[in-house]
Amino acid sequence: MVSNSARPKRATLRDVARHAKVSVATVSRVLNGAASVSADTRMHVTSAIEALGFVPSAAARTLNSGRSKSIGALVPTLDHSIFARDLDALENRLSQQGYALVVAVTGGAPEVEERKAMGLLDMGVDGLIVSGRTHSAGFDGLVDRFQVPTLITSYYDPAARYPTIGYDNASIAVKALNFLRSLGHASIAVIHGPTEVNDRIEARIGAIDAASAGQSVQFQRVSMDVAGGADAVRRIASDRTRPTALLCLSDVQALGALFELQRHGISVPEQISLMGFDDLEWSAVSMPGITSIKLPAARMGEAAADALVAWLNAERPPKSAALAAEIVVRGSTRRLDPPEGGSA
Amino acid sequence: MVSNSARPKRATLRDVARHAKVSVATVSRVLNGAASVSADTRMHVTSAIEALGFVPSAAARTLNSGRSKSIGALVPTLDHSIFARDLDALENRLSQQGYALVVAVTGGAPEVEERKAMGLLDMGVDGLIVSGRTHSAGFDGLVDRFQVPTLITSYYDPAARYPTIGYDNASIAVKALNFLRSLGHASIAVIHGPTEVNDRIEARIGAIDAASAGQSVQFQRVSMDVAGGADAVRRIASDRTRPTALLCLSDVQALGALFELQRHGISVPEQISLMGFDDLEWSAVSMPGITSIKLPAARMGEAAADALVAWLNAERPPKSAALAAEIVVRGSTRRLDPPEGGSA
DNA sequence: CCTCGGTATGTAACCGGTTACAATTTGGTA
DNA sequence: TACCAAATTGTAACCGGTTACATACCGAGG
Repeated sequence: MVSNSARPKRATLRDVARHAKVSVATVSRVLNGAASVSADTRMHVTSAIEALGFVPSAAARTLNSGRSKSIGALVPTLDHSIFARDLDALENRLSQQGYALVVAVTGGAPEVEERKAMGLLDMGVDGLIVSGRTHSAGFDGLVDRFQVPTLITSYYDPAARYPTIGYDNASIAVKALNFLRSLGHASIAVIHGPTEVNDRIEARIGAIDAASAGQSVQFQRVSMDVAGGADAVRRIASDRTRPTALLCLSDVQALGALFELQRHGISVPEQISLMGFDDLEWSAVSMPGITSIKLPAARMGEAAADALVAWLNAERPPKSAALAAEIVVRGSTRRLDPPEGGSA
Repeated sequence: MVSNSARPKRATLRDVARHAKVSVATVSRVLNGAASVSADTRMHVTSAIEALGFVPSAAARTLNSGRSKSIGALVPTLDHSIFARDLDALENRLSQQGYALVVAVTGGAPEVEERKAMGLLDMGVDGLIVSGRTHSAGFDGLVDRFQVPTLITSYYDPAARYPTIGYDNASIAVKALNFLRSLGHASIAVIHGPTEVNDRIEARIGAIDAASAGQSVQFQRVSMDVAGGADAVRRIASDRTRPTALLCLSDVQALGALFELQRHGISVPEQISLMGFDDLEWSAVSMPGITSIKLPAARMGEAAADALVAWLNAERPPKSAALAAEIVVRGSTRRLDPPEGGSA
């Protein structure tokens, strides 16, 4: 148990100066490893610092420099591997560059995002990273007022209000659709989460819808979790004309779908093909493995960190950048047998 | 695209004072809603603030108050639902109380933890939350030097160096073991992740080992992910005398184990019972559902936030608190048939 | 008419660093 | 020995707020 009552106030730079019998400027020089301090005084100062257990105040440094060396991230949730991987990499890269990461969870609600953005800006972050392109007017107003460099991730769109570092959700979704088509699937169910709070999903759906003109593509909107995937299958399983392939816009839903298909005795991929999105870790291990779109979340986190830090240093915004996503083919999808001769 | 070059420096409190033709003190009074400001001047000041787009500097406030209104969390990883749930709740509760959450990921490595702790303290967090009881001497030294309130989570141990808010890992593990025993299982394999970097797992294993004296309990150490669970099953499946139950110390591993058992054609729970830990979301949906220990991660995050904030306000450390964990019984475990008559 | 109590507002010190500029010391040279 | 540049070190202003204390103004009571 740490000692507590009457916490002794920390030593200040002036205390150190007094103790070492030098001026505050000299102490500051030693602290910053600046030039022209004789080895002798440097030693005195160093031992005084040691003796007093001196620790420089971050607030004072920040007040002078005008930079807090911290950046804020607004994410819809932490409890989704794709964001976790992103943030993990982001934090690592930022910490390498001397920045701390302040995290705020929005749950996808615009008003929460605005409130938490206010909190982040109020505490003085040097930059902001948000997920998705769409934000409330209030949010934009805040960014304007605080004049803080702001970056969008998980979404690539060079025309967006802020620089974007992310995926081209639309073309990736079409890529997935075309992959299933190339296997001969013509009746496809797209399983996805809510779109209001998630413009990435919205973009994917929109693109698929546009690309599937005239073909049999149905959309199943469920919750963005394992249970949601199961729900979707429950709805579809009872249909008289079942789709031959399921495209889940998240591997989380794909996992739920896989289990529910098992529960219904529908075998994957023999009776139905299943494809996911994100390439989460279980997709490689599941039985069968789930064909998925591999999104480079970690690379994205790093790229975002680098871009934002560069912006802070260069005083000019980085260019938007798209990250490549690729299809990982596993056992959950198979080529549809051509209609043989035809019972019809 | 936001305007960028030559970012105009933000207005200061003195600018506002000048613009409103009052003193800085008056402006400050208006800002803090303090007493005794005539409605007239208040209005002048307010509109001056509006006109200049004035935003108070967090650094200056912090410098005066000595509190940054931010707390730091050191976690092994973000990419594990149990921490994500914890942090999610933690962030929410903290933000309610006006605190920002600074996250640092350690990967479980003590030297990284120390380095990142230094970073957090250096940036001026008012408090620290760490996972697990065990920390390097360097870490303890830092906490001493900075005199910053520090809380341990995920581990309940009233005798620890810092207050703890978490689970009694040892007794929970024994509870799980006893549950399997009560179903008649005498030969059990415990599947767990690395112990060096994770004292929660270590505590669970130790307790199980002690409680299983003389009985057939084997330990399978694998990686702490889905693939790890699959690995463990791969090792065990080929044994001539297979255990009748698998106890995975994480649901992540349980998921991998479930898939690998399917792959080997071993049915759960008929041929082997499977039990997990954490009660992650898929455990309720999987086929069969996975019996698990439900750890109240979100409640823990909230409790930790409340305890730390109370500490900061009261200047005295909170008492350690244990959170209850309960067994959620699902289809993956079954009562072992009594040895009938006996072929032996 | 003068003092007393309360309200409204201003002045300046202070939080803990950084840094421009001044002052002092040192060493080498004319 | 006098003089100048380089190397050290000190002084004080400044970053942008907060706040103790002083001042100014007001109507009420004596």
